[in-house]
Amino acid sequence: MAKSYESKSVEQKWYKYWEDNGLFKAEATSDKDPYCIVIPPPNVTGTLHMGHALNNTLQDILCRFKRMKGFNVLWQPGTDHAGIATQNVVEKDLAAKGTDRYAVGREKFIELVWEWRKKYGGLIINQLRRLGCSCDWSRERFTMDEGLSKAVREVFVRLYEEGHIYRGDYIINWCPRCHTALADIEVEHKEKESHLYYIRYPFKNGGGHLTVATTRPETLLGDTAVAVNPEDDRYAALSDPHVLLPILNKPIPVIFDKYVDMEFGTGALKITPAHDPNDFEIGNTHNLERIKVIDENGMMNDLAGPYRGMERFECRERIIEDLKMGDLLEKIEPYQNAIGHCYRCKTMIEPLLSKQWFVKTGPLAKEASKAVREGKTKIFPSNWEGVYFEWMDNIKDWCISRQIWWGHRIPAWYCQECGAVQVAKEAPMSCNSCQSNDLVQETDVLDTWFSSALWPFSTLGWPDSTPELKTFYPTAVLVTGFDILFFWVARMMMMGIHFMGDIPFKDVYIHALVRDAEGKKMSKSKGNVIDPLEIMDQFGTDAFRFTLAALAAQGRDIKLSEETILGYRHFVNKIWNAARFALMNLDENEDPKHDERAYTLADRWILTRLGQVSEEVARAIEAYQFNEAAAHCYQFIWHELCDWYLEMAKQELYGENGVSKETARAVVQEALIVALKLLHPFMPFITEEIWQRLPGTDGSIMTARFPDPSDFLRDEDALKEMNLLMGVIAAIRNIRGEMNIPPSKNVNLIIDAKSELDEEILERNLAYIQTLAKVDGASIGSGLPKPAKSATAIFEETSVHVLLEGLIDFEEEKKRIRKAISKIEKDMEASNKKLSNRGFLEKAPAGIVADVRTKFEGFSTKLSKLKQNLSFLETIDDC
RNA sequence: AGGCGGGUAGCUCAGUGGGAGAGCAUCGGCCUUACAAGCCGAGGGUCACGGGUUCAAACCCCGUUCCGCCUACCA
Repeated sequence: MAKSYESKSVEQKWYKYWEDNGLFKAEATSDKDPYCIVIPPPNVTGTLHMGHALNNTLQDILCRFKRMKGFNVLWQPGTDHAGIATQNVVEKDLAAKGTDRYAVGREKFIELVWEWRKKYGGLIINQLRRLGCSCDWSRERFTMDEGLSKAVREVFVRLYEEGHIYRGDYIINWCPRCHTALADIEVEHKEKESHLYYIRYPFKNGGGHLTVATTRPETLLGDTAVAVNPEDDRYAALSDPHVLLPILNKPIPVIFDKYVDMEFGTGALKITPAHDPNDFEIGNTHNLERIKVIDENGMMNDLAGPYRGMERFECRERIIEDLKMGDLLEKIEPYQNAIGHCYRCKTMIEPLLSKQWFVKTGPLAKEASKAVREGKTKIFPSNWEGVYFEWMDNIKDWCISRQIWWGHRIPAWYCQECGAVQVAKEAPMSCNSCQSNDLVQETDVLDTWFSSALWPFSTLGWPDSTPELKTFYPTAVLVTGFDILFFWVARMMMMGIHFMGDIPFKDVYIHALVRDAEGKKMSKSKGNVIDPLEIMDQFGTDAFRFTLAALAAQGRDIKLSEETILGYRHFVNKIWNAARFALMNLDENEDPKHDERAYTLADRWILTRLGQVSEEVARAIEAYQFNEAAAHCYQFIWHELCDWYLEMAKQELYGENGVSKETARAVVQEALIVALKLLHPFMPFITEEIWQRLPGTDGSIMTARFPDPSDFLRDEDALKEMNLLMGVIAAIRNIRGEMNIPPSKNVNLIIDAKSELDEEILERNLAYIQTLAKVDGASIGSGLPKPAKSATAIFEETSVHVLLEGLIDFEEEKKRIRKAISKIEKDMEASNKKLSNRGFLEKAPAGIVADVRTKFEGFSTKLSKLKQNLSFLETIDDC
């Protein structure tokens, strides 16, 4: 076995072994309890980033854990067709070839996208394999495959028939680059430095003007009114109810609406119903004309008069110039406001009037909200529930049509004769109002999130009634980042409840965002991206996964640096070497037997601890406290199993007694097996590698049973005895360290034990003290006097005198004891304060009071012993 | 503007009512036959600030301040 762990070859080997042996496969029907997680489907265009790595590591931990706990686990994988993102990629390819999608045509273009998907769409799936994900790949799905498309049509038609889907004129967020409408949440608002322009609108009948403030002067071409607040005294007595639109010199009315904020600007607001969502609303109440002056490319159209054909920002500049010339621009103030940008391509959004398809979300959201309120679905950590309710209770209708080509084409047909709209699962033969055969399908496709909203049941075979649906719906838990709580989780809740009559998942676990070492969000443009694949190459997948789990405390973002990962790689190596040690002492062909009569204190202790730790780890994973689970594994394996148990076991392993030797081998083997099982969900590769080398193991560790606390010895005495032994050894080591006694130099001891029982325990385990604290001989008894040339440490009420003939530095020893005294005095003071407080004695629980009293007595004994020691030293000094 | 999260050792962070913790870094001692990616030991904190509740507060409540994020239709 190599001296340090080499991850590369190991990882590939075992992943292939698991897949070849079908260990990731779920059973459609089974006697075992079901446990199902649907993967948040990554975009086909995606490559594995830190967010994916964290998200999928946590899911894999849960799945591997539950499998070992005996569940029928389905981790349902798949990818998302990612409408706009994928279309963008293929369009870029076309642009490089000097053509575009319009030249290619819709049908051919879609073919090209499928080809692209076939070629590159599996990239991220293979990256998930590198990460060790135990998905059931035989069930991989894609949001555009036949089954899922069928589910999409079914849902659309049923929602339409129920009146939950409608088509209407609305101001939508238009991306002039992607050429499509965007839902409100697909718009990112960014604070930007801009300007507030004060523009004069002259009164129609001569004499004076009204000044309005705007950030978008170019839209004035589409103004159809100026609004003021009816309570605004400044405008109460307007003699002329009309003003002239600057430049176009067109009369428009002054209207009164309470929406207008009197404090802002001049209290007069220009109204452009076709290019601003608020103005659109006001336009509706006042029946104003909607004049569209900017087109789908962000260019000024024919209605823009002299500015026709200009780009929108160029038009702004020109209008400002022209206003200045006509003395209609009063002033320009610097101004900061939040401007919407496309979340895909970052182009500035143009609010635009157009006809779109919508889902009426109100009734669906109400049910989805109720399910969480009633606790049917629980969100972890629970503070996200508030965010969820906030959104659900203020939800707006969902614009689901997109003017792109890649996606599920909306199953609606328009009759070219009579204009009737027909919605159906399959293309209708003729119009059902005029029987015409001249039908044309809607060219828009559905928002990508429409199909992902169905993911928890469409992947299981819906709308067919399948055994998978019966077995696995509702799924156990959804693991995701908070950034898609609205996009995805909320919509799955709505659709799941509506179409399945039940929640899609019992738990939602919201995990952190991975940031860089400075706490900044990782992004390509900032250049601070850490590539998970490089990390896996460099440190190994197990170290990487364990790091992510160890940092995944609930409710806080993760700051990831290579330093941290390096620390956990050391842990991986520690495990490797512990295994190496064990294997050196085990025989390949022998399965050593325990003989309980030969158990040492160390054996009884570690066996008891194995049971306790197994329980702690299992409980933490069940509660989604991944960091706690990881910390328990780390602390136990390194600082208990390796630092203490393996060191102590050497005594028997290297000894001559056959029975003791075999028992020690058996316990070492068992402890290692349990440690591997506890670690397996976090570190699948190294645990399998060691498992396969270890005698007494069968098949894959994946199919081994997770340790149950009832499997182990429960020996409370062993815990207490070990506590004493470790305390005494630590006390001796402390003296050695402080006195700079080299490890090569052994010492002798006088131990003054507090009781006969302790005396007996220490006597019985003297050999451990000798090896672990480098001790030659010791006299153990009670009431033994302190020898002159010695240093003393006190553990609980046991005094340990280390004989330091020729080595002792009295000044150093006095300093050491004074330090101990001042420390204990502080402790005593705290306890004493409580015990002399009548309120505490009367009101605190009896158990607590007793504890403090015991502690105080312990302190006080220790203190008097320390003081004795000190005065003893001072006496010697005087001589 | 509103909402959420955070401020604990030099750094990164655990810790939700009863004696302040871990890892890394620092300092001292060790190549002890699993591991120097290691072993043994040590130092280091007004738990952001101010009030309150309580016998008892890092933890609960109120206020202040700084940082981060999310939401939003003040042009």
